[in-house]
Amino acid sequence: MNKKRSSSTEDILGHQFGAFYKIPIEKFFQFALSVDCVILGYHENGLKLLMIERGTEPHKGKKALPGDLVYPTEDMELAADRVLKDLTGLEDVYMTQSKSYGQVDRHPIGRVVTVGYYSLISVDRYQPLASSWASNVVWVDVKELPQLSFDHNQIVDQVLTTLRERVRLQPIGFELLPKKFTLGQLQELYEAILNTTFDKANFRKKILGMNLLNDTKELQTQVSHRPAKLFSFDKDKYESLLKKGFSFEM
Amino acid sequence: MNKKRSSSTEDILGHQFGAFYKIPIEKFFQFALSVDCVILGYHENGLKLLMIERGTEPHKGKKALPGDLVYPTEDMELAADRVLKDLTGLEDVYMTQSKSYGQVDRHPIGRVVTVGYYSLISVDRYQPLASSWASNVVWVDVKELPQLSFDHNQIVDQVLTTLRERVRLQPIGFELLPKKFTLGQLQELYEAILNTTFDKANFRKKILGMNLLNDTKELQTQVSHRPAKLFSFDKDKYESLLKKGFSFEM
DNA sequence: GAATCTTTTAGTTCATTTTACCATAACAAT
DNA sequence: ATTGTTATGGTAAAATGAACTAAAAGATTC
Repeated sequence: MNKKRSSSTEDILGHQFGAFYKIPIEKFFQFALSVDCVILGYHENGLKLLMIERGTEPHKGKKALPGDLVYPTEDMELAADRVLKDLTGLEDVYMTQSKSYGQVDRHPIGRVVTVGYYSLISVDRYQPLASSWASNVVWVDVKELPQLSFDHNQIVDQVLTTLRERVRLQPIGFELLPKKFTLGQLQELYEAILNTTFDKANFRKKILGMNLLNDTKELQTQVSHRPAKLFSFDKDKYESLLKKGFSFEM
Repeated sequence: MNKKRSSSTEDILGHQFGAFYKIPIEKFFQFALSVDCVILGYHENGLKLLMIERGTEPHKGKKALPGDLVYPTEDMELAADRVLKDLTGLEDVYMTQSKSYGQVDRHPIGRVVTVGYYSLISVDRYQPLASSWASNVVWVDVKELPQLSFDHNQIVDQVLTTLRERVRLQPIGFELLPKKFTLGQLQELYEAILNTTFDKANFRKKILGMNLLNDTKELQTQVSHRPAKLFSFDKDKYESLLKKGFSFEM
């Protein structure tokens, strides 16, 4: 990171147009980078968002996305993983980069550009960590989002828009459910995300017709009515269908 | 930009978890930010990409995306607009942010994080600028992409994947055509982007059935056969259909 | 001006998918 | 055994999509 820098931007960066820089190249290395994580989970029939309550200014008292500065020698995906793990203890979960936000005045401390990430977690895997900041962590329903710190509302809105598009074309909904789930749960999940309703019988036919699910031969328990079968998503089946030209669509 | 910085990251940034920083906050402000633009145009039956040929090391001789460093007091969207305008003279064109790329070692000069943008331009509006670097500018067919500088292949691949998804769900294909176009041209465009073919009669029925196009009452000229009608995309119609629950799908 | 060529445009049929229901089976609880 | 609730299987109508045929329109050529 501390390589010697030439003062000729053109020679080194090779950006061959734009104004010739009238300020030394060092002046360009004044940005900080952060990551902000939109951590989504599904429970109690709703899509929920993991947020922290800020105990310090600015924006004290408001809710904010969990995030952190990226270290100068750290890859940003790693920083996002770190934030997620510190908060939830979880690793190896679905995580995707969303957009980046860099308004000049978005942060009082200086030029901080933040990269949004979103991850989908299964709440049955999530155990709130008993660390110092765990008390400030809350699940918020995406339908009841309050005003958030900084530009975090914008980040969340973008993620939700992307998610709604993506969940229709990629089999990622399963990431939000336990390994074994009923078709009813899956349907409710899609209905919550897409804010719509499906015909139960047709939903079942459609999803089973894709041949992506394994019948675990187990049944739902502790329900006061006929228990539903438990299914699991078969990633291998999906991969092999993909090669044959299959495309998921909900 | 030169506000006084506290050495307590927690107090100022309010990132309430992660390691307590063992290095001073100044050390985090070592990043530079750049934008790289994937400028897409459609001509000669193919989707083309505007690239520059690097005249300097590193990656001398290779093709690269047009891009530039973002000034410390410049919004990144503005930087992307600036790059586009300097290269093509065009303003007010379709431009969308793609992903960001920040591998620690992606640039020899230091920690440069780049934000990808893609824009769709109508080549009939494009006039190559007669400036010093214009000689290095070339259109490259997306089907014949060579090895590019830095991580630019990755950026382009990402943009093309996104575009193919997006062009099916949003009426953005029109951005790549002249204001007035024939249905044949529109079909060829979709076929080029999605790498498929459509039945001509059915394509026509589908797109006209959406009621998004205006018949300009003009005809194609300078063709040696029956000229096709010229249509234009009616954005107002689209907006009002959207409100009624219409959703574009190709 | 007639014949020819190419492409646009309209229309028809058939297969497939989607949608909306209905009926029954299965299990838990009482 | 009865009741309640949900899962599950099936069917008919409606809408959509794919494949194809044929005619019409204008430019070009002779």
